[in-house]
Amino acid sequence: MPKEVATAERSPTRRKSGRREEILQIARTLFAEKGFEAASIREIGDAAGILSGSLYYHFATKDDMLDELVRPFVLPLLKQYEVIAHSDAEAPDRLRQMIQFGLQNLVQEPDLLKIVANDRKFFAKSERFSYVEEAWQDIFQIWYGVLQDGVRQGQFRSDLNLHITLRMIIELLNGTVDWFRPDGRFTIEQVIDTQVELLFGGLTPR
Amino acid sequence: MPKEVATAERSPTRRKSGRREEILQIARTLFAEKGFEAASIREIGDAAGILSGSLYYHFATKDDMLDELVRPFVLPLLKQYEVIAHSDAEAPDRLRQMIQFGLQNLVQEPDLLKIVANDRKFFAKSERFSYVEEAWQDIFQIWYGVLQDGVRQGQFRSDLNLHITLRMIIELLNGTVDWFRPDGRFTIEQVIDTQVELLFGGLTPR
DNA sequence: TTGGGCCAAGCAAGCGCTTTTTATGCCTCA
DNA sequence: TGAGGCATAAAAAGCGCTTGCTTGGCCCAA
Repeated sequence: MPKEVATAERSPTRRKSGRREEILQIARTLFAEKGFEAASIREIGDAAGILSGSLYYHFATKDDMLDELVRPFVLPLLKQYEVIAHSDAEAPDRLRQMIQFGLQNLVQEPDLLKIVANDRKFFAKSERFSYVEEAWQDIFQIWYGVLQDGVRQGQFRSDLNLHITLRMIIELLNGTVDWFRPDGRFTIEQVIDTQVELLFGGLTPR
Repeated sequence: MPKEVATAERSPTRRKSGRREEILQIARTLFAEKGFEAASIREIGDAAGILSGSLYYHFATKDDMLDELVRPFVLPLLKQYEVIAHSDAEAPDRLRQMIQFGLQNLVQEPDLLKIVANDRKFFAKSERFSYVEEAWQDIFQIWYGVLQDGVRQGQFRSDLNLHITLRMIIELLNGTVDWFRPDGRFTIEQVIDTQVELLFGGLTPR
């Protein structure tokens, strides 16, 4: 008779107690801090106050932990980008919203975003996690479409190489993951504002 | 006649043969591809057609290999940035030259630049390699000075947060390391041109 | 009394590195 | 001229340690 079970499911080792979720969040932090491969299960165990072997009562493999963290994050992320990109706002507005959404994510889910952005090499080489790299490709396409729309409508310059421009924008957002601290000198609003301003208007005064 | 005069005299194991240099370049490639820590000495040995243990005839430690690769790259890099930044050209010109220099490096020394950009976490936590992170800090300061000059002279907008702007520019350059391929669709000149144009002029047409 | 949750112990594989031995030239000098 | 000695380069074997993961059993709350 479960009391207040949020993750209730028929599968074993998942019925109650919250301990599993607790461990998962500890792992999430460590994966984000050190990278998935560099974070060892012994470290995760230590941080959870448990022996590393005991983790395998809750999870079958280390990969499972990662998958359980990343999968429910990546797919909605992709979908949300799609929603914004296909709204009927003007291209510059959609672009701004996408930047804003991407950076807001950095505040709400910094760890997961770090993992997904920093461990791209690992995801790409892993068969099991190919869906992450595929999501990245999809996201690229979505951004690209918005840029194209803007150029077609004369709202973006037509003399820029769009592929390179797109790479720049993505690297810009992903790079922010590595230096932005929510408790640091700048608010995320300042960062959003500066990035949007610089991206749209450039360094040179008008 | 001294007995143990043999080893480690004026030119230990370095007089000729080129083998050492050959191995060093193999290591450089692997460090760049997989990251320093992820590249094992057994892989380096395999790629060199040698057993891993035999590497230690040429090098004392794995760290030594990295140091021998990175040190003679980082210090001239820093110095070159200084030279450009302190020339008497106008700030926008200096900035453009610095971008150009940074990206040209990506063609001439892609491996070393990848190592220095991607393994920053490792360098930062290693006492021995602290000079790499220090060089990065110095480079930051140099860029920042140029940005400030431009703002003072009214050549750059004064309504942008310069710290955030600087982070963006650096991430932009470092991010390029991860996707640019000299044999790919774009020439480095195209990339330089697009990055400079976007950075100076922004997406919005004038 | 049952089973969820953990500990204790350990396995195989891989890590950076060390030591000892072997193979192959090249140089010197009787 | 050719044998001994040295330098170079690598193999072979194994060290101590860490990795992800397994197994068997204990404890205690329901």
